[in-house]
Amino acid sequence: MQLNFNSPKPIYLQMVDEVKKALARGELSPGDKIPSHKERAQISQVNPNTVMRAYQEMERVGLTETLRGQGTFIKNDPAMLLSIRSEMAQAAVHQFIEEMRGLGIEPDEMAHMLRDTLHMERKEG
Amino acid sequence: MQLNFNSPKPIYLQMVDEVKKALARGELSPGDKIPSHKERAQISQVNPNTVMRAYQEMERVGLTETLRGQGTFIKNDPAMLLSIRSEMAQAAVHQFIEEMRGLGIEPDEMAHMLRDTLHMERKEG
Amino acid sequence: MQLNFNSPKPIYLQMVDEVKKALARGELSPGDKIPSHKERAQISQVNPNTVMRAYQEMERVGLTETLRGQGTFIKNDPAMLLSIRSEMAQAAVHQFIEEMRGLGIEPDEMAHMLRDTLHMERKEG
Amino acid sequence: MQLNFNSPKPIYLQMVDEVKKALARGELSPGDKIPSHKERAQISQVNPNTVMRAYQEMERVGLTETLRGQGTFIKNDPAMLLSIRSEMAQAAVHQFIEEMRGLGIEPDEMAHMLRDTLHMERKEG
DNA sequence: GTGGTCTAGACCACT
DNA sequence: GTGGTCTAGACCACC
Repeated sequence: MQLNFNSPKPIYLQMVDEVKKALARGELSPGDKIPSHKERAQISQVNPNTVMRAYQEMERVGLTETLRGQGTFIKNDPAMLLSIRSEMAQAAVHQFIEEMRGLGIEPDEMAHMLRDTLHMERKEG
Repeated sequence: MQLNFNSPKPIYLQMVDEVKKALARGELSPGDKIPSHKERAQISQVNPNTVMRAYQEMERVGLTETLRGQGTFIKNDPAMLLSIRSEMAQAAVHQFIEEMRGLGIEPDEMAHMLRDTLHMERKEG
Repeated sequence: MQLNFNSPKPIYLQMVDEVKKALARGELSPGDKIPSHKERAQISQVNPNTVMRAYQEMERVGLTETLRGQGTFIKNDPAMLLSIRSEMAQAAVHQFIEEMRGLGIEPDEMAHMLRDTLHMERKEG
Repeated sequence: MQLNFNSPKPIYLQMVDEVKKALARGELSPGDKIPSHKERAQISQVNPNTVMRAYQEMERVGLTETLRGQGTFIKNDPAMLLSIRSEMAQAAVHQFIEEMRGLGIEPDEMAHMLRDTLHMERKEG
C-alpha cells in the first residue's frame, strides 16, 4: 500500500485505488477480510478518520460490505470484480496516450519508448 | 490549453504543464511572449490571481522570464527546452508502467494493450 | 517578528527573513513548530494568505517542511541551518561596503564610522 | 548609475539615490546640469516616464531645480548638500548594525567581519 | 484546527 | 496595459 502524501489526490481515494489494485493483482479475493480502520491507520501511518473515509467510499461503490462486529469484507460480486482490472488498465492506457499526445508524440514513438524503458528496467532490475 | 476544474491537481500547476506541453509540441518557442495574466484569465475562465501563480511558478523553475511592464516571455535556454519533452515523456512512461505493474500486468501485456488501444482509436477516429 | 508595512520589500519576504534571523539567533531550532498561518496572521496583523505565501516560500527554499494537517516545522538540515547565519551576515557586510563605497567613503572611514556609532549607542542605550 | 530592476525598491527612487551618491562622491557639484530625462532614459535603458518621476522627486526634495528651456540643475544649497553624505552614510551604518543585530551578532564581531571582508577584497581586487 | 486553492477586487510601479 | 502584492472570504482534505 503505497501512499503519496504530497500528491494532490486525496489520500482516502488513493487507499481505495490501492485496494482495487490488490484485487486486480489477486492479492485480495472476494470474501477476504480487510484490516479494521484502526489497524490500517497504524500500518499506513495515517489518521483513522482518513481510513474511515476510504472504507466508506469503498462501501459506497459496492467494493466492500461491513458486517457489524465482524469487520469489513471484500464483496463477492463477480461482475464488478472482473471489470476492475480491465477498467483500471484501460484508464491507465488512455491517460498515457493522452499525456503523450499532449507532448506531440506519435503512436509509433509511444510504443517505442515504452518498449525501450521496459527493456532497460529488465537489465537494471 | 485544456484545464480540468474537477481534477485534484491545482489549476495553476495544470497551466504550467500546459505551457510545457505546448513547448514540447513546438507550438511555443523561446522568446515567444505569452498572454498577460489578465488576458489568459479571461480566455481560460479563471481568476487572474490563479494565472499569476502559474506564471510565477514558471518563472521560478526557469521556464519563463519577465520584463517589467512588458510581459512574460519563454526563456531562451536551449538546454532546458530540449530536455522538457524527453523528461515529461519519460515521466509519463514510468507512471504508466508503475500503474500497470500495480495492477499485476506483465510488460508484454502492457505493450499489447497499448498497441490495441492505439489501433482501435485509429479506426474509430 | 518586526514587519515594515511601508517598506517596498514585500511583507511575505520580510517574514521569510524574520524566520531566518530567528534561526540565526538561535531562537528557533530545527524541528520547532512555527505558528499556523492563521495564528501568525492574527499575531502579525496581516492576511492569512500573505502568511501562507511566506510559508510556501520557506518550504520552497528548504527552510521548513510541512506535515499535512499537523503544521509547519523548521527542517532539520544542519548544513543549511549552519550556513544561514554566515550567508546573511556576509550579505549584510557586502551591502554595507557597496553602499559606503557608492558614497565615496574609504575603507578606513567605514570601520571608523561603524566603531563610532557602536560606541555612541552603547553609551546612550 | 547602477539600477537593479529586480529590487522591490522603485526604480525612480533608486535613481534619486544614485544622484545623491554622485553628489556625495563629488562627481556631481552644485550648479551642474544633469541630462534631460530623454537622454537619461536612453543611457539607463529605462522608460522616460520613470526618469520624469525621479526628476520630479528630486525637485520635490529640493535637490535640483529646473530652468525652463535650459534643463535641470543641481541646486546650490550648501546646507543640504553637506548633509547628504553624512546622512546617507549614517543611514547605511544604522541599517548594517540593525541587520547584524537581527542575526544575533555582537558589535565586536560586526567590526571584525567588516575588517576581514575589506582585507579580503583588497587582496583580490 | 492545519495546510492549501480559488475567487474577487483594490492598489502600486513601470511601459 | 503589465507584472505584482495584499486583503477578504469561501471551500476542501486531512488531523
